[in-house]
Amino acid sequence: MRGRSRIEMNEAKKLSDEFFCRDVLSVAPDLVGKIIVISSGDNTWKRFMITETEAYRGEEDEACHANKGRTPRTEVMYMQGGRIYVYLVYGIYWMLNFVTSVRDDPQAVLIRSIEGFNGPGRLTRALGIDKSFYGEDLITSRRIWVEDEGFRPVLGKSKRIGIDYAGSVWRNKPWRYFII
DNA sequence: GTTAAGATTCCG
DNA sequence: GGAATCTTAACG
Repeated sequence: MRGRSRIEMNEAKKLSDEFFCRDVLSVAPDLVGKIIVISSGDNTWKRFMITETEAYRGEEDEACHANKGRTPRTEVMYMQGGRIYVYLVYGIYWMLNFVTSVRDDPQAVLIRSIEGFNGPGRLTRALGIDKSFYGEDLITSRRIWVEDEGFRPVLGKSKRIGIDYAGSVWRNKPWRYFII
């Protein structure tokens, strides 16, 4: 490649706002196989491959928190894609989500598993994700972002988990994606 | 002010 | 199968 060093060619590519500003049904499967890079202090960062995601898509989606409209908690979902949405569930576990799509189209991807840690509650505990990450910008943050190392895993999909409160139409959407 | 329920996990 | 544990949102 003229004008590019071998090292540069092999560098992992940080995901841009263009990646996140697409529809969640494109972003959620595309995030599987990508790498979360997160600061562990002292100028060191740890890397974890995303192995499972779920899509939550707009106010009409009965499983999506934005189904109840704009509230203080869901405010960040109405921003342009690329922000982090975190919330506490059952008073115990933080859930990590990446906001997608354009402004005023509330969508988010739940990160359900990363390599080495199965389950959305366990992975946030491992990464130290808490309320302080609410609204964090994945494009400009220096403590967390996502990179593409070129992995293109074969994906499986299924219904979303833990949303039995939603009507059957939404409960049965095959919007959970995972590495086979 | 009060209350019900939750995008989960762990224990028995 | 059921508890843990506390924020959010709905209701009064």
